[in-house]
Amino acid sequence: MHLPTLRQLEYFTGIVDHGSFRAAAEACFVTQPALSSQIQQLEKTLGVRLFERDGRKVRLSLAGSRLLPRARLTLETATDLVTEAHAQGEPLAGPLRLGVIPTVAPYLLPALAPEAHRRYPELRLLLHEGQTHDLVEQLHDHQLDLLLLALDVELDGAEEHFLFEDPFVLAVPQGHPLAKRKTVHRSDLDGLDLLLLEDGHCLREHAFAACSIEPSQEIDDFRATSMNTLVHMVASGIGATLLPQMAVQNQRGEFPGIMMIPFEEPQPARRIGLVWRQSSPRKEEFHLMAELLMRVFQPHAMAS
Amino acid sequence: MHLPTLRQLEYFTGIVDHGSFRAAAEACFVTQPALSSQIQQLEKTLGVRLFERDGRKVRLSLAGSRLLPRARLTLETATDLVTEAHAQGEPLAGPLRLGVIPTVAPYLLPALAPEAHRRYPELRLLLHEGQTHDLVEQLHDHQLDLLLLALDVELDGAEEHFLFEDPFVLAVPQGHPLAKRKTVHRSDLDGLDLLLLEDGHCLREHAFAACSIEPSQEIDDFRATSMNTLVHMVASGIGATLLPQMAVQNQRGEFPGIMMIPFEEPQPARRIGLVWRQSSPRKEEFHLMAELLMRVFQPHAMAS
DNA sequence: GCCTTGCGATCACCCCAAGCTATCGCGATA
DNA sequence: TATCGCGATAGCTTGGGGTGATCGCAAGGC
Repeated sequence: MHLPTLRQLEYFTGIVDHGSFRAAAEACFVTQPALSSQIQQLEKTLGVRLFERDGRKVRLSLAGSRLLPRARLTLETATDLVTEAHAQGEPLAGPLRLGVIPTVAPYLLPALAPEAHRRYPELRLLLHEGQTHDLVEQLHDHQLDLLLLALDVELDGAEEHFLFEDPFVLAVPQGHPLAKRKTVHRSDLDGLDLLLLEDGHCLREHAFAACSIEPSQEIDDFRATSMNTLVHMVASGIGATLLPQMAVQNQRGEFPGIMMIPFEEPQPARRIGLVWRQSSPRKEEFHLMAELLMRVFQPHAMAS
Repeated sequence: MHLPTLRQLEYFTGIVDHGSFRAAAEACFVTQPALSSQIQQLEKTLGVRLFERDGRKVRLSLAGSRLLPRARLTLETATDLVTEAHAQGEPLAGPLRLGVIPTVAPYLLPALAPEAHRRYPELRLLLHEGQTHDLVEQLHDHQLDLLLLALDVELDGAEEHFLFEDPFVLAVPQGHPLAKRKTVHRSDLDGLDLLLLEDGHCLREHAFAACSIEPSQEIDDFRATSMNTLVHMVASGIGATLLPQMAVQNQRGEFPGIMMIPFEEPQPARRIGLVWRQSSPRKEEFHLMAELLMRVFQPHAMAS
């Protein structure tokens, strides 16, 4: 069997993506005749016409549209091979597009970045902050390589790597009935007026689930857009809230007017972890990244 | 990003499969220096050493073994592309490796073959008879392209295409208490001594399931190895059996000493269908084959 | 212990295929 | 009708993948 050239497949997809032979040729850094002849040869080895050229118009033929996905798949598989090979040679070098949820990013990244740079100086961490559903979609679309978020995530063909638990603590304003408690129990939340983040933040749902609370306990019309706002709202005495421990550690006492009260064991917690595409060529690197994250944050998690 | 050549990947896998540069070169119809230099270039573009050459021995390096599956995948994807392209040009031409179970093959193939040849003269049907579990394994291993058998089949990444139902009929020797009946009901089987095929034939399990009978009703020490034997055993008066209708149609009355009795509606039946790999590049052809099979056999199934 | 054998690497040379420039034919548009 | 921009074609150039000959080396036979 006569195989086509990967370059021919690049030209093929290039024409589809750019709409014309000339544009594709320019994008591929070759002249239009070179591209034309390669397409002709590709059509010859495939035995089908890929484009219908009637006059000046170029349209994908039926066969072409059928074959396009496989052409893309072949190219993707080949680039994955190269990516994995480079990762073998020098792991965690070059760009790595990491998606992080907003309720994790400000607390983990400041500590991660310098350590990552120390250990893997060639690594270029391209950070992207977004809510879980956006990150998952972008991971699926190959716009991101790796996600750091709260498990579990629903995505076919994705692999999760659990890192550590991040317990919730109760934040109440001074003078609140619970303000003097050393610890609280989930049952103490019954009937409490709670402030939570706006829809879309997974912290909301995880807090609901982990602490067995009802949506009805939320104070209506007060949904914070960020955890910072949330803290200020608690400080102003509007109500209590649940904060992830990573947001308050190293900062306890720095929120005037707020008491942070841990839960009794077993502490309700969210599970922080990494998620990547199951077919990703950089899995091994991601495990190294997991180790790095554990080294950076596990000690803190211990010292609660 | 610099992509490797598909040819380079072929050389790579060739060395692994044949154990040495020379053997691979021979298998690839090139000289050994050509192959050596291509491997060197491949190692250069990948940035890793694929083989450890200490002296005369060649062993896959760690990186090589990691990359090998992706190299194979890339090649497979490319060949699938070509296969699908050729199928677009002229469907159902060339070799098609079809696996059929023994309780279907003798009854469907004699009618299928001439019609297939008439409609698709370029098609070369390579028939392989085997039991379901063997066929499924060979389908998964790319040794077969398409299976014709009784559904349902358990295989990840497989697609099923239902064709038609094949009702069971009761076969009893003359003089049997049920021999004069026009029809029978499943309940008539209670307490009946039944002969069945030996283990491994899916017909056994499907007969059990469709007719709600118990394994205990089997006559021990009499398990036929083929349906032919089974019929002869029934004729000699040992007991009754369940036969698929396709095995008896056009032949009723040709088994001396045996009465074939259909079941009342709803007739117990097995479901005949096609199965292929979900990723197969020839899905469209398989749908054509399904149409062909329906044209060939549906009339018979009707004329019960 | 020496010679043969067979491996992969290297060298020098060849040649085709993929690239280039220039040009053609042809619809669409003004 | 003149012009523009498209893809196809032609002829030339060149680099990369091919060949055959050879080298160095380790294993194995006599």
